[in-house]
Amino acid sequence: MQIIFHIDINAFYASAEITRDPSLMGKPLVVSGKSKRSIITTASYEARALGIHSAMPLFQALKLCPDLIVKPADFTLYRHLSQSFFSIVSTFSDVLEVASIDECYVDMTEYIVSQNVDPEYVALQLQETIYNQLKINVSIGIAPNKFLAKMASDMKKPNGITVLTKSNYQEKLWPLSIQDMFGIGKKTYPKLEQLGFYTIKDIANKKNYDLLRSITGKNALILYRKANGIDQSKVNASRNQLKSVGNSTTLPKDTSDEEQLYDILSSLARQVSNRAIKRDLISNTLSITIKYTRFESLNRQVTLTGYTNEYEVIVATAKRLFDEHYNGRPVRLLGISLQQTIERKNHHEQLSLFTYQDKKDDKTKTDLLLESLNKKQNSTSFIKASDLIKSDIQKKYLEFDE
DNA sequence: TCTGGGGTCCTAGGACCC
DNA sequence: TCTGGGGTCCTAGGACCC
Repeated sequence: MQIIFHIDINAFYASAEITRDPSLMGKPLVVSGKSKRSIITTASYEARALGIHSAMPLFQALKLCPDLIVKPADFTLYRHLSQSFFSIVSTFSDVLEVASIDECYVDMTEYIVSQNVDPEYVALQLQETIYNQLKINVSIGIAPNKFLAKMASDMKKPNGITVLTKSNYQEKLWPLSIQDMFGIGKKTYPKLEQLGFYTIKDIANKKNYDLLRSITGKNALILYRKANGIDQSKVNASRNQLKSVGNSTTLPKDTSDEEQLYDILSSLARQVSNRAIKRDLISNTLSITIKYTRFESLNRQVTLTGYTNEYEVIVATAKRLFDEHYNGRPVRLLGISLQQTIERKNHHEQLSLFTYQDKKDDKTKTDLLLESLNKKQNSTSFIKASDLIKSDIQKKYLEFDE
């Protein structure tokens, strides 16, 4: 038996703006870019009351509310608040899994059992502590597993506390639309609806299992179990390490001007490199995204011969990938991402994995050691810009960039 | 005036190795 | 002639979430 909390900051970016400028409180407010192509990232509850919601294009929101206050996103502020939020929560339990910038799962079993306290009382304490220190409201779901806790925290917003248990989940969870089930998105929902799935109870019904499987494949078992209140996954603090670092941008206007596209790749490479260096992350896999006018999107990735986070390597590789795959049509969006990032301080531990790989050959230990050392040299060394000046093509890219 | 930007996880096929 | 079986790595794409 475990007691899991899912804690979610309500309307996070909007709330963060209000902590900085309390005069915004009670007003229709959104966080959004300001270009023609911008969409709403977060809407305050006052804006939501007017029908404005996240992912809505800004121009539509302005039609609904011409006086709407529009704030640009300030991720420095949000990350800072987010960190403070997580550290307050971790004073209650350090079994904490960050789910996104504004939510986390915490295993509270030990705290609640050892203190012999009521979970709802603890949740109230948490809400008060967070509000007193940060002036933000959170919703908390309390349940025997992660899935139910996540669903519970969604049930009362803002500033709610909801308990889901073995004895009440059928009454509280099953009537909800399948749209509201965590794990069912906008592709799966219409397909299931067409087959007669309307509520979570329909997912939980064993008689529907084959039908469910025909749409969701291997995922069916997981969905079926969750709908029946079963989720064995653990709160996993080791998931908190970032696995990719990427930046992308939608151009103000679609273009096929390669010089302009190259400039954008350079600035994206700079952002990615800066962020990776700041977090001391390195990677040996780089991918680019090209989105064309009609939202056709293309991803291409390449594995490098070693790990890096240097700007020169990133920009040269991204431009090479771009040249290999760009079809000349107008581009809407470009992105660059480092995949499978690892912490640089762990780099040498990674290397040790390469020792003594092949044992079947009748090679001496010395041979094996030498071989593994060579592999280290070749495949997992840190790539510096100077390593790159090898081919004329690569040289061209570097010069182009200056 | 259509539709952002940051991520995670899963699947599946082909190459390659033993 | 009639083609293993297992494992890993790499790449592309899709679904989902905030």
